Amino acid sequence: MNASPRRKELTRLAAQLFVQEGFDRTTVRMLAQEMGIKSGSLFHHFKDKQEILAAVIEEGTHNALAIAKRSLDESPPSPEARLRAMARAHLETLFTDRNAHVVALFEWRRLDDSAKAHLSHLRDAYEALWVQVIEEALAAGLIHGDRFLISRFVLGALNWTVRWYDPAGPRTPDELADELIAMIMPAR
Amino acid sequence: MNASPRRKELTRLAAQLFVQEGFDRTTVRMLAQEMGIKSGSLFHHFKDKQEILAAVIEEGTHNALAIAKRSLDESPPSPEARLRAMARAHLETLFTDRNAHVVALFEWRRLDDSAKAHLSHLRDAYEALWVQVIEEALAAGLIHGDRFLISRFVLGALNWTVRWYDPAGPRTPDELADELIAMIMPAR
DNA sequence: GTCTATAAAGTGATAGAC
DNA sequence: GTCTATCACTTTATAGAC
Repeated sequence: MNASPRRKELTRLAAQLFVQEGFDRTTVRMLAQEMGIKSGSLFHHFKDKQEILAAVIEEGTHNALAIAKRSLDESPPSPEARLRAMARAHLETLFTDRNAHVVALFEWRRLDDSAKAHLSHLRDAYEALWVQVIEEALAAGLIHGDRFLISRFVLGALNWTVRWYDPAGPRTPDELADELIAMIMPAR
Repeated sequence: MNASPRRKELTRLAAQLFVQEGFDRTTVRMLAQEMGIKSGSLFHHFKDKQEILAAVIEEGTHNALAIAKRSLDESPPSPEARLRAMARAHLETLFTDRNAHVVALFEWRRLDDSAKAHLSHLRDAYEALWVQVIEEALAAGLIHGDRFLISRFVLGALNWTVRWYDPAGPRTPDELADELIAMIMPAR
């Protein structure tokens, strides 16, 4: 899509507000003020409010996918290390990267049908990465169970961290990720 | 608080709409229509929209707490059985009971400060039940790690099921709960 | 690319009759 | 306890000047 640097910056600011207030409570006036322009000017960059949400979610999911792939590339090849890399990457996009991934996860239902159709393949690609890494861990006997169930439980546990975890606290995101992975692996 | 049978019924219907549409997108007119009255009449039962949300969340958390306590009472005393009972009870309030618990979990931030203050003790009591049961499992050597971290990961995994799990599908909520507990327990 | 001004519709809530 | 009618305000979005 259109990716002018201006539009990218606006998308970044929108993501921040959507996380703080939620999509529904964020008005175009709030968005415009945060961007230092008047609300009318906003519609020169985006067709409507929906398109702003779609842009944020597209960036958020794209980031998550890119960071996960990079982490896997840089990870040692062992199934355990790759599992850990995925969990760390997930928390990285949630807390240390930008707010866009949080919006993608928590405001997905607010997308209209056509935007969902357009973005679902991105989301599916990300989840497929998880299923694949979990499959490797299953094959290696590291964990046991259904691959879809495990990936959904793990993603749920990770996603819910945005409700309680403070990245400025004593535990780093990486440590948090490691503790989750330790929890699902039978004692060694 | 006030708990006339009429008000209880209205609260139940409100919970359903809040789950379907989200609190922000549910208008007082939608609520009234669902209840078979006009929007003006709604304010005879509730002071304002906030009070409806507070009523729903109070009922949802109260239900979750009551069902969890009952399940623990009826459970065999072993730490593993009690852990399983808590997970089953959680999914029961999420899927087979009412929608109120889902609202309590996903719309908590929409409460105003005084309502949060009034209801947080209920929520804390519920979470304390979880921490206690997890402590018992830790003491018995069933699981390993930090009790708060484990309870939050487990609750996150359970809460996120509302995003993907279909209770009308092939797996019952009880089976789902059992698979999660199996996932966090080292192989026996 | 941003402004001002405003349209068009929807929002939560109130007053007073029945 | 419900109705009708309506207020006061906010919302997204548009039009046209600069």
